[in-house]
Amino acid sequence: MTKKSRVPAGSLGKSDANSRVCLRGWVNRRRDHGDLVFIDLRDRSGITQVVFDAQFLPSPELLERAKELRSEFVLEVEGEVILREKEAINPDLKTGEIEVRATGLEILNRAETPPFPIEDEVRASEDLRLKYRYLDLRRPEMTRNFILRSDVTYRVRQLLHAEGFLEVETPILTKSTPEGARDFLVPSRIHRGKFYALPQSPQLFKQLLMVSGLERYYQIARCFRDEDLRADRQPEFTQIDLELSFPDEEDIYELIEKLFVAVFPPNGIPCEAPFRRMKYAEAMERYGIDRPDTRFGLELSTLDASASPSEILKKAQIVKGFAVPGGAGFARKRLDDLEFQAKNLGAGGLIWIKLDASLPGGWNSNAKKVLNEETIAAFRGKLQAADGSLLLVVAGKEKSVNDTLSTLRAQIGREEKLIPEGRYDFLWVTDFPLLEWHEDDGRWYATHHPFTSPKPEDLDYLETDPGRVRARAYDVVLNGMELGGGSIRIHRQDVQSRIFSRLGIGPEEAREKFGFLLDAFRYGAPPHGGLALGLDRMLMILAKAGSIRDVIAFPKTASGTCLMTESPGPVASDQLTELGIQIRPPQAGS
RNA sequence: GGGGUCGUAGUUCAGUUGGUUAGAACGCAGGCCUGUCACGUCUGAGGUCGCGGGUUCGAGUCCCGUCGGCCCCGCCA
Repeated sequence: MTKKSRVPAGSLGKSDANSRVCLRGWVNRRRDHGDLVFIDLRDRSGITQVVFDAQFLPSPELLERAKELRSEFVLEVEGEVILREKEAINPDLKTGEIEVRATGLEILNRAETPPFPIEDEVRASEDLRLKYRYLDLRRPEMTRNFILRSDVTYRVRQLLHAEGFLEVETPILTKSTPEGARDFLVPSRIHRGKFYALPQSPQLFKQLLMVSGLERYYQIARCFRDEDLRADRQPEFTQIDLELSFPDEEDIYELIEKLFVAVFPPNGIPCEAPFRRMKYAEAMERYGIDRPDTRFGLELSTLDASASPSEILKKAQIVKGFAVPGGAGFARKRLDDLEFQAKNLGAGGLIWIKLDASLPGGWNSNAKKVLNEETIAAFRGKLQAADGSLLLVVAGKEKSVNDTLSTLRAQIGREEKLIPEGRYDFLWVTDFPLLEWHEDDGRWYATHHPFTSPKPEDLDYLETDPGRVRARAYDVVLNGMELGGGSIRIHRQDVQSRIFSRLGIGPEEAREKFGFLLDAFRYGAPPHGGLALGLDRMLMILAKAGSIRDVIAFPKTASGTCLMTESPGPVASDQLTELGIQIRPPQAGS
C-alpha cells in the first residue's frame, strides 16, 4: 500500500477545487447535524472544514464513525475538495471558500477531553496552560510564535553566514566566575567538592575564539542566570551572541542594523537604519534610565530649587521632575497612589504640583511648605509647563531620583495612552561609564562586564577618578526595552590587569579565575568586540506577546519551577552520596 | 527578602450583612436535527469553595497561618 501524500489543511483554496486530497490533523471542532457532520480539521498550517454528507458517502458506516469524533482526535481524512455554495462561504476562515467532502476516514488516535479548549482566545489560566504546555502550544497563536521564532533564527543565521561569521558552540558545563549574576552550579562526580557552572553568557569563550583567529563568531546561545524572574526574564534564555576581530563601534552598529533590517520588516515591524544614537549621560538626564522609551514625551529636567524655603529641597543632591500636560485634573486618589509608589521605589517622597489658573494663586500642591512662587516659576519655566499641567518632582540622591521618575514616567505614559500604536524606536545608547560605585559594599563594579575596554583617552582616570572613565560599550534599545548590548573588549593583558585591580580582584584571584584569558592575551590577541541580543525579548516584540513565556516553548513560572515536569525536583539519596552532597535542613533564623 | 493581586464545577466566572439544597455560561454525556462554521434543540451528570487552624449555634464569606499562579521592588556585570 502506498502512503498517501498529505496536504496542509491551511493551504487549500479555490484553485484546489475537484482535487482529491489526504489531510492529517486534529479535530478542532465538530458540528453534528444528524445525517450531516462537519469537522474543522486543524494542523500546523491552519484549519479546513471537512464534511461528512450521507448523500455522498461511499458507505453509511463512514457516517457512524464520523459521529464518534471528538475534540482533539487525530485523523486521516481522504476526500475531494469542493467549492462551497455562495451562501455557505465562511469569510472568517482562510480556507472558507472550499471544504473537503470526505470519502475516507481513519481515526489515528483518540483523545480525552482537553482540560481547556484549544482556541486562540485564551480562557485558561496561565498555570493550567503551563501544566499542559503541549496542549497550549497547539493553540494557533502559540504555534504562530514558534513559526516566527524559527523564521527569525533562520534569517539571523542566513545573514551572519553571508557576512562571514562562523557558528561555534561553547561549553554549557564551564567555570564559575566572580561578578555578575548568581551562577547555576553543577556538582562534579569525579572531582568531589568541585562544581561546574552554567554560563551566564559565552563571553570569555567568544573572546578566546578571537584569539584563536576565527575572526567572526556567532552562536544562538543558551544563557543561565540564577536570579529572580520577571515578565521579561527567565533563568535560562537565549542570546544571539556574536564577536568579531578588528572592529570599531561603527562596524558593530552597521552589522546589527543590517541584522535588524533583515528580521523586523519581513515580520511586519518597520525598521530603518541607521538608528538614532544617544549618549548615556543624555539618556539619564532626559529619561532617568539607560534604556529610554523615546516614543513619547514627559521628559525629565533637572530643576533649580535654590529659591525654595525648604533646606531639605535646597540641599538635595539633585531635584528633577517632569510635566504631565492636562494632568492637573488627576484625582486625589491617583496622586496619592503615585506618591505611595514613589516611596516604594526608594524616593523620600513625591511633590506634585497642579497648575490651574482657576485655583487661588494658580497652583496647588501636596508640599506647599517647601514651595513658593519663585520656585514654582522656576520649575514651570524649566519644564515649559502650560496651565492645566501636573508637575511631578522628586529630590534626593541622583540614582533614586532617576529610578523613581523614570518608572513614573513610563507608567503615566502607558496609562495616559501617550505611546503611539505601531511605532518602533530603535536606539543606540553609547558612552556608558565603565564603572559604577556600589554604596552597600563600598567598591567599584563593572557597568557592563570586566572585559569592556575603557575609552583610551579616559584610561588615566582609572586610578584617580574611576567614575569618569567611559567605556567603549553600547546598548541597542527598542521602545524602552534593552534588546542587547556589547562592547569593544580589552585585548591587552596589562590593561585587563589594571581593570581587575580597580575592581578589587587582586593578581592572585585574577590568575585563579581568569588565568586562561590573561594567558591568551599574551599570545597575540587581536583587538575584538561584539554584542549579544536577547532573542526572547526580540521575539516578544515581534510576536506582540505580553510575556517572554509566550515565545519560549517550555518556560518556568515566576518562582522558577516548571509546572509540567515539576522541576526542580528531589533526587535519590544515592545520587547525592555519589556526588558527596548532603542536604542541610534550613537553619532557623537564616 | 519586601509590596500588590488572584485561587469556588473540566474551564471562565458570579456568590449581598456570616444563615435553607453553592449558581451561570461554555465544555462534557445521551437523544433529535442535511448547510453548519461559537450550529440549533431537549435531557442529564458534574463541587475537598487551594490547604491547615481559629472565631461562631452556623464560615465560600470573618481572623491567623500556609501553598500555588501573575505583576512590581530588591536582584539580574
